[in-house]
Amino acid sequence: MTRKPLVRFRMRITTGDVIAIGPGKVELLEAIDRTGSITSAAASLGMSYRRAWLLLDTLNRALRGPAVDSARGGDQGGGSALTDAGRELVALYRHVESTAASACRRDIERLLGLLAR
Amino acid sequence: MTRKPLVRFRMRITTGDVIAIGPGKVELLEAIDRTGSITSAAASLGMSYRRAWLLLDTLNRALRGPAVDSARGGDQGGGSALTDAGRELVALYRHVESTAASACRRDIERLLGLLAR
DNA sequence: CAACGATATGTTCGTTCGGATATAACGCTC
DNA sequence: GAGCGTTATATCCGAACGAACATATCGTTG
Repeated sequence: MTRKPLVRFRMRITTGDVIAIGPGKVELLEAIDRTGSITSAAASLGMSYRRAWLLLDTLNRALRGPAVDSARGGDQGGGSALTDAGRELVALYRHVESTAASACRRDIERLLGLLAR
Repeated sequence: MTRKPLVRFRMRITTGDVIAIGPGKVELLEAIDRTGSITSAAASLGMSYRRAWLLLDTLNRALRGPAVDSARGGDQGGGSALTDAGRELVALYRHVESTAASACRRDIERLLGLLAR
């Protein structure tokens, strides 16, 4: 079986030494949008709750306004949802990814040709 | 003074769990091309020789052929230089970066607008 | 008010990563 | 052959990272 090289653009935006926006946080936001809570989003990504929470904390503080609205309480009392800014962030990020990938398709194929099979 | 968010595309190519090609390795290759040795390339990047060597080792084994030609010996006896494959890799990588950046300029500006100043 | 489930936060521990250091082998110059 | 500078490699140690676990707190439901 040949190893299959995975190619992807990973865009990061840095403020000082902190990674404000990156692929991990975007994926987490999408999972929260799907599941409605940090807990189940983290579980669905195989990530600890603590790690998810720290990522969100970093993100929310790097933005003008939070990307996620969170409320405590169980039995439908609490949970988390994306804000408008959060949704815009995800959309922009994914759009950049696909735009970049299609603009560079040929070069990427040549790069893959350099790799061992 | 406002924090200046640094934006850049970071493309990585992965074979299995190993990062074969990434921004760090490309930067190192460029430094070797400039300086003619792993030692001075690492120093110019503020990187330990060990780290540089490990990066090159990983890279060379992930490619069909090595990206760097190395020879032992001092007093002009040894040193390292990029192979044709190495030079092609750097050129492709940088071209992809600039292509992607210019194709996504508008989206990136909108992304930056979401960040705290 | 009791139970449940979610956020919020601290602590502990193992793993990984990289820096620092040491050493060997080697090739050119003088 | 001595000296220098380079590649190549091993070992040790500290920092950073993330998982696991433990609580505390809160809001809704019944």
